[in-house]
Amino acid sequence: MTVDATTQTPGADRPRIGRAPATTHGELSHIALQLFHERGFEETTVDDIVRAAGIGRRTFFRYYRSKNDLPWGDFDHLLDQMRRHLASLPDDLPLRDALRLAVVEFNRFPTDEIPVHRERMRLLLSVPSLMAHSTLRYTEWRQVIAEFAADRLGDHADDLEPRAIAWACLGLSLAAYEQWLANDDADLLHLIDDAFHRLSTTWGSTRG
Amino acid sequence: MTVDATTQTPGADRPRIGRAPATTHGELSHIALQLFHERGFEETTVDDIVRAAGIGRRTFFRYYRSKNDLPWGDFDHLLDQMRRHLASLPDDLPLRDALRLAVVEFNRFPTDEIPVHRERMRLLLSVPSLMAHSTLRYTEWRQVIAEFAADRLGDHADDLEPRAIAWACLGLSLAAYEQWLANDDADLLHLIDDAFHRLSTTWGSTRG
DNA sequence: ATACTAATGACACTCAGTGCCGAATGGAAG
DNA sequence: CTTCCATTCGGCACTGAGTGTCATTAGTAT
Repeated sequence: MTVDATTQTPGADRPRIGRAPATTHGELSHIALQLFHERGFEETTVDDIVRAAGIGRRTFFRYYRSKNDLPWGDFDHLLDQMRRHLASLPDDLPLRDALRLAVVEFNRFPTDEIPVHRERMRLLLSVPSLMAHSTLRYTEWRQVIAEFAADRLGDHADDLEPRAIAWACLGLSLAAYEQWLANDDADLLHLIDDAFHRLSTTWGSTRG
Repeated sequence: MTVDATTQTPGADRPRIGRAPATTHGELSHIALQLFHERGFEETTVDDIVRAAGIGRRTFFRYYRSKNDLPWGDFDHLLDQMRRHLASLPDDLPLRDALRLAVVEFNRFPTDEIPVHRERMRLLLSVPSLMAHSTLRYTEWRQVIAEFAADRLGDHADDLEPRAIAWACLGLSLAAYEQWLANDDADLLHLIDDAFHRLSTTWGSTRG
């Protein structure tokens, strides 16, 4: 689903069989984010969105399983990217450095997409309903981290240590995001990098 | 709120003014957990619960803001306990040890409550709707950790490092819970303690 | 034209959660 | 005992998210 609001216009693909789709994930997401920005998330109903998109209500729920899914773009694609990036890192790079680098890369966006990304994350981290729903996406994200960590440690992805590490990485990322959203001129990637380093200090096995 | 299904019976309190409550948080939670256990969470409607409790539907939502809140008992009380426990620890105890001890204590329950607690956590960590909703409760929990860490580090509770630490603690706890639920004969407190130690090893500033 | 395919969208339905308001209940004051 | 008052109850109607069903529409291929 959804590559981008711009790349996947209705019918831009090569001819297919059957009736042409009435819209795209990207277009719906784009329209919805706009409405959320104008009126707020809770104040925007699914009916508002489908009216703005000119599609039927039932059709909407074929594109997105829930209203809560709208702010998430093609998350699966990003997960795949991170998985590949992790796999490409040299074996002798310490685990925590590998994770740090991969998480930083995961959150790198083209300069012109940053404002949209910021607004998306502002929603995801401030609207209770979205905060709650996001947990389910974070679970997939943690799984990618846990699989890599398990591979490095000779464990299974559902063992304690890989999972604990994955949770920690998620927490570091989200703590960095909170800072980023609180400061207009902050640099997200630097904050994430910083968070990883700081945890090393606090949690170092040599001293607390 | 709920202290316990047994301790707070309707009218057990000292005389009050006005009509007597028809039930208690504890009783509702107890009845609901029972139904969830029998038929599953999604398969149990609020109507089922109020029918079993013999109260009106509207009354239910005065006791609990949502169906998702039912599995959480008196969480606020537990948070207070943890806050006090943290404050009581000696100042020269390293931060990560203080956090480890407090988190372990937070999850200590009387032997006879463990089966109920297990069932509660099984629900909270496996039902998507509850997983999502739990995020909101975890936020309060993290705040307690972050406040303590901030105090120790001379930061504010909403600064990067305290928040990152709080996220890490939450992650460690939940990773331990996942292991606990996967193994019938596992010891929760030992798993939590173990998770904290393992993160020290992986994340140690000396080596990765 | 006809057949086939895939997507749309209308309708009716379930369920969670809310606002409103009168009814029920029990203690306190006369 | 009666009246007053505080407080809770619970019915009703409503909104809004999400689902199952199914006829319809709009494309491609023959």
